[in-house]
Amino acid sequence: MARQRTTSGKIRLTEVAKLAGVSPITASRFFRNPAALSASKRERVESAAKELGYVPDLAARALASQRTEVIGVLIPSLTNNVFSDVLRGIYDASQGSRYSIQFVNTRYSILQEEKLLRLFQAQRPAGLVVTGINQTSESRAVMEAMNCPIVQIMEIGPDPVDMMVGFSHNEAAFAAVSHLIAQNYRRIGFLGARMDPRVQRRLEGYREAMKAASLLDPDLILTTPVPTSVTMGGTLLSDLISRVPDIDAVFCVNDDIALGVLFECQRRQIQVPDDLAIVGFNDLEFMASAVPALTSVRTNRYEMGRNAITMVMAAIEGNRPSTPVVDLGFELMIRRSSLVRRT
Amino acid sequence: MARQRTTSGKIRLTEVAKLAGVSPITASRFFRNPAALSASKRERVESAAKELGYVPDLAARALASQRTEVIGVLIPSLTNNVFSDVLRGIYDASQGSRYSIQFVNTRYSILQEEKLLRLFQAQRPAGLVVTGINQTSESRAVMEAMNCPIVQIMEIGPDPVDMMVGFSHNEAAFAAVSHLIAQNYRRIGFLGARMDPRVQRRLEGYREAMKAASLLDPDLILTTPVPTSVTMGGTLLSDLISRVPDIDAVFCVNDDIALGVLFECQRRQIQVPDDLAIVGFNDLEFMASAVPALTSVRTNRYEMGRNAITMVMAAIEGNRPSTPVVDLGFELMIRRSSLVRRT
DNA sequence: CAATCCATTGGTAGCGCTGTCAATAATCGT
DNA sequence: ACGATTATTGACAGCGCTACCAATGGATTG
Repeated sequence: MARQRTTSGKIRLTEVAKLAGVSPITASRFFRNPAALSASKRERVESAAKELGYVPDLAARALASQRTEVIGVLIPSLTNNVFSDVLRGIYDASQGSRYSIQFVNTRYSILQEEKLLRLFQAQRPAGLVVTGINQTSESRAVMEAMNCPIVQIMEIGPDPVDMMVGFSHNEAAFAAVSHLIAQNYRRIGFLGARMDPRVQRRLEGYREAMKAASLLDPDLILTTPVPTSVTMGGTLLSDLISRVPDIDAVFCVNDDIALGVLFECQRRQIQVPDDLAIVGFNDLEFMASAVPALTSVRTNRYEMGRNAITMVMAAIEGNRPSTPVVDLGFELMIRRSSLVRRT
Repeated sequence: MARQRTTSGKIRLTEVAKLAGVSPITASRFFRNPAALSASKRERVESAAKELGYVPDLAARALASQRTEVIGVLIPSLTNNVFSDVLRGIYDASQGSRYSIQFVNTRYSILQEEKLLRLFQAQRPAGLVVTGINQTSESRAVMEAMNCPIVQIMEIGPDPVDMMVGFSHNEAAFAAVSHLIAQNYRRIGFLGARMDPRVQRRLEGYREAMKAASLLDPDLILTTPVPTSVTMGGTLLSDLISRVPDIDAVFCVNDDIALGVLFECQRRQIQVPDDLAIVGFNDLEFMASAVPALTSVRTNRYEMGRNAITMVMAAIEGNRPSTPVVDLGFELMIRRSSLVRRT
């Protein structure tokens, strides 16, 4: 005999169909492809669903259809300001669509990323957003097997898994450092923390710009693997100054470091930019408010998130974008902290 | 006749059971309650699962068991620094458990919150974390009907839906303002933005402290409904000074405002704390680095997230905490920006 | 030694929905 | 007007897993 499961007063599709006077299958179609119904049935199902307060059971739907309406998002950090803007863009773009977003945190570990990717694979997401272009070959294999649209975000590079939205960290850093050189600075330090792949590429851009001007000196480069923070910015500047007392500018891999540098300058009575120019990266909101206002590289983080989801959703619906790789670029926001050097 | 569904090379529980030489039901039990199996079968199923790389189908599991292993988290903002710490705590605590976290964003709207709560209800989450104590009565009804552990975070108050982890914003603000009064400041301004319920309670704490010292003056209170930012801190200070030129201290509802105030002081050559004392709220990392270091109220955001998830998980497993309301308190971090006033 | 108990294990029948195909009604072309 | 094509609708049979109950066998007890 049948077990006596608690059928919980939940309204099922069958109830809606019965009230609407159609078969369950027709009611089901109403939710997936209303255009396939005749106008009269459509209205009947719609009002029946509303009357009963029907909410589809996602698990049953996923099981029967062998797919979900979940877009998985893998990001390396929840703490970093940079990602919160991306997340906001992702959220805003998904808002109002039928897709829901599932965030997971890779903690800057490509092995963790691989693991999470496998987990997603088992859940058949409708689409995927992954951070960066440095996945393990295992991860790549999983992604390629996954048969769903995938967008890599934060940077662009050759050989996309599927689609990409980002910008060139290398070029952005090159532009920032070239600006300092053009402003007549010569001993330009590089301060970096948490040297993730994108930060590495910023360092490369710095190197290229310095080399092109014959100003490259390994002593000017100071990095630490520890996570970034404002305090760390101060520490790094102190360390760099004691090693290279004659620096006249610093390029910081992010704005937290730049703010820490500014505070350290205030503490040491170093005039900015007269004694030391500062350039940051990302153009967080506070950079324009600081005293002096701090030059930074504006990156379109919100748009990155927005575009990524928009592209994934379009691809799920079968409208793959004509250009799978979108370069959102960057903009150098020149402010007083990198004013032309007095000679 | 049967349809020809693409059975996708996926490994099912049946395969595992067959390889292990047990019935599917026994294999199923291995994943849900391994202790119920004899040691020999347990090992056989375990190795079979590993050999085949079996990953359970969550949708099927959810459908059959009428529950999920998802903990839903409703937060008002993804951008706010404060929440990123909470999220991190939530993430860390869920790491390694069988529960997965589903974040949704209420955008500081209790109506949006209500909608999302209904959505969750349809998905039968194993547990829920909601922000704050100001839900609509509809939301409360939904939560009470949901029959799963629920933790309200960020603040504590009377009449919890189920459990609570937080602290008293009122008391924290009271302590901060009392500190300024004790330091001999008298004309203490209040600067607030995005007046969400918790910020309102901080204002209340300010009012109580000022009133107790007979210093309350409505002109000293300046708030704006727009979202908070560093720039807004500067703007608010400017506005307050033009209205009340004799202020000698400001209590800022958060650290971004406080930083903006500091920058504005630097711009206007106002000495901190000699001309103006500054106290912030949350004790973000940069507060200690600023020049001068800025006093703030340290809140245990990471622990809040951690505790919330730990409590939910325990409750799901049937071990409800003995004290359903946890006050994580706060700590006034006194720094140079609120040094005792010279008279 | 029989009656009882507990620990394991298995069988049956769905959970609520949708893919596939078939059936029917409506529309069209010549 | 007739067959052919196209729009709608319905029937059937699962998707992969687990709740419930029953059965088995050995241990325990009076």
